[in-house]
Amino acid sequence: MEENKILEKLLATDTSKVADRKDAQSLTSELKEELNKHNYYYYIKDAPIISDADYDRLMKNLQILEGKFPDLITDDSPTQRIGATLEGGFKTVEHGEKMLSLQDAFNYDELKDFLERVYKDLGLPEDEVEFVCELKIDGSAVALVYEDGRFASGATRGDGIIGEDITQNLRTIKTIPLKLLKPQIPPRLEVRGEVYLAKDEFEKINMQREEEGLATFANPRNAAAGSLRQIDHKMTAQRKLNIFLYGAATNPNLSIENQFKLLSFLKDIGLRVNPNIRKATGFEQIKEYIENWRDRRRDLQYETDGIVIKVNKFALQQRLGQTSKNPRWAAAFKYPPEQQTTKVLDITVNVGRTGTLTPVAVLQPVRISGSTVSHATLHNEDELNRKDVRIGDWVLVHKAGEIIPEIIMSIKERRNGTEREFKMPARCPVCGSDVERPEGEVAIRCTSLACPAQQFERIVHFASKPAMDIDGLGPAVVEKLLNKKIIKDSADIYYLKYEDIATVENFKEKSTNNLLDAIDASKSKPLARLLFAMGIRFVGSHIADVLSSNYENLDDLIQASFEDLSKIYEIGPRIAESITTFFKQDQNLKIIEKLKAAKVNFGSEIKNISKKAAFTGKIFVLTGKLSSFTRDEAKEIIEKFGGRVVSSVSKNTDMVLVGEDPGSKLDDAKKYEIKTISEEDLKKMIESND
DNA sequence: GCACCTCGAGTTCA
DNA sequence: CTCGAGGTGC
Repeated sequence: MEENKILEKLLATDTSKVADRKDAQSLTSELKEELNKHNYYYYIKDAPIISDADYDRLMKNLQILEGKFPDLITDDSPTQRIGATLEGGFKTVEHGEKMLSLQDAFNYDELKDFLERVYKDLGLPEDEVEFVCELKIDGSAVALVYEDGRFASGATRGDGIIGEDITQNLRTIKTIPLKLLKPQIPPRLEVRGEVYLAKDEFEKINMQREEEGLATFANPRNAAAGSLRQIDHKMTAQRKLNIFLYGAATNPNLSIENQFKLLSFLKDIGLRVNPNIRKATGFEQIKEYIENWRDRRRDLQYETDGIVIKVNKFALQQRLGQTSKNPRWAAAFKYPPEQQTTKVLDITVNVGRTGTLTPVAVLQPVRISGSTVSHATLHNEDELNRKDVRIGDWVLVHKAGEIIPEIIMSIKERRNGTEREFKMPARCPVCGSDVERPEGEVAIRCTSLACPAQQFERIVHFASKPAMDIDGLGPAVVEKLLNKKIIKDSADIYYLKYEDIATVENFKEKSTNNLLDAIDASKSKPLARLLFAMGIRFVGSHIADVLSSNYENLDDLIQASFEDLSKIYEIGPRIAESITTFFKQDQNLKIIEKLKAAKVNFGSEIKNISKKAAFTGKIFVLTGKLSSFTRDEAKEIIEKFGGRVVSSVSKNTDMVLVGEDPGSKLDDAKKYEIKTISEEDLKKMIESND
């Protein structure tokens, strides 16, 4: 009650009208109290007590008062998070106690070695040494000094002995209390922690920097470290940095006997401590903790690169002591990094089915999250220039969506002058024809339709699973058939004889007959597949579906005019143009003739949609690995019941089918509050409708 | 003319 | 998965 009244009064007061110094003094102290309390609840407890708007109003009131009576400004005032600009560089400071780094363990054998040494040095059995496991936050290590409960100074780790004084910048971090909660703390308290940037803040900053044409940060750690070292701490204030505290310099005045209790003490005095800690005894329990967080850590708001294992009791820690670099009582277990640095050995150019020239970086092979990466696409000329990747460069590589290798950036500091810039070729690297870059497009294209690379890719696409689905006719076989000049285009596939295929290496009786059967079976695939297989520009599987449901057969479609096509929903001028052009080209018409002569199905079938269609008009998105059916089967089922499957989640999506290891689409679904269903749910929904 | 939603095309590795 | 580009609707 009392509380609320004070808050109401503070919100209602127009401090610009306060003239009396005494009034101002009591108001400022109340405002400070309220604001600092809010910060504590907002950031530490995650339970805000006042709204953002009210917070802003209180801040403004306080600023006005402090403007009028500058002598009322104290260093624990929330307005002092942004103070005067720092002149010149950072001062260096010596740490009260050396900030050691931890000994790393990269696998369980190394972890066991560490544990065994601890047991041996202490002369204690495994079950008498308790450890504390903590997440290792991937940020920038700092030391904070509190004097009489007030934030006095803070510094970077530096080399462990001497760091840089970044007090001003640290003051901008709202989770660092300017004043500690409890009065009975020792007169001088030095605590250690990790300043980090939340993943979503990192994304935001990078997006902004990209818009402004600035170089983007490679990862949240770099961004955090960079932000902390901003000379202008107003820049630091804009980045919403955060902190977790995990330790203190040994202090005789603290009568705390172990790490676990220290962490809860830190929490009690208002410092932010990571909640994901546990005590563990013996290898198995530690391993449990490590495994528990191996995947879950990805869902956290911050990046972690491993876990820290510390002997719990300080008395035991002291007995173990330290080497010149590391304490002997702690180790860091590092998860295999999901980012690696490697060297660009070469940059090559791929020619795609449509003639697009795509630069690809050939990398010195590195292992990243479970697989060896040796190539990464550079997408196009613009991307290549933006990332400024040169042959010989060291680059930072990760896997987008756990699968696709991607170069994040080149490490310019590691250049030695021998790197070579790469220019996109002016001629097709495969056939030597001219290339063009159409106005307004990013792609560079080979202009020759007869380009062997394109011919090859077109045939591979034709036979691929989503197209004509000819099992046994993959890239390797297509290449051999082309080389032997047994086929020249996709229609030739239907004229292959037993003897033709048998000449290809590794094709014996059984495999040859299988392929012939697969080719035969493909002749009766629906028209939509054939349209997609033909590779008309802008005609993917969806537009192929649209076309096949608007025309009874391929011949009718060939006859269709630009105007006819443009009238169809979802077919605009560009697509209509592309289709009519395609059917005017001799080369294509010849292929179509050959397909017809081979009796490939040209007719479209009306899809029989269940009468009691359960999902009429409903839009589905699939994510994750499905177990009881494939994605294609799920799609077919949904379409049979009148639903549609699209590739990305938007607010129009009705349901998201979630399989195992769902991707970012599940996050999107949550964001838009879209109903998610499991495979079981889908089955039930169908059954109840049959 | 712009915002928003989809689609198309290219890519990697086990 | 990501990017760029096409189509639709305001």
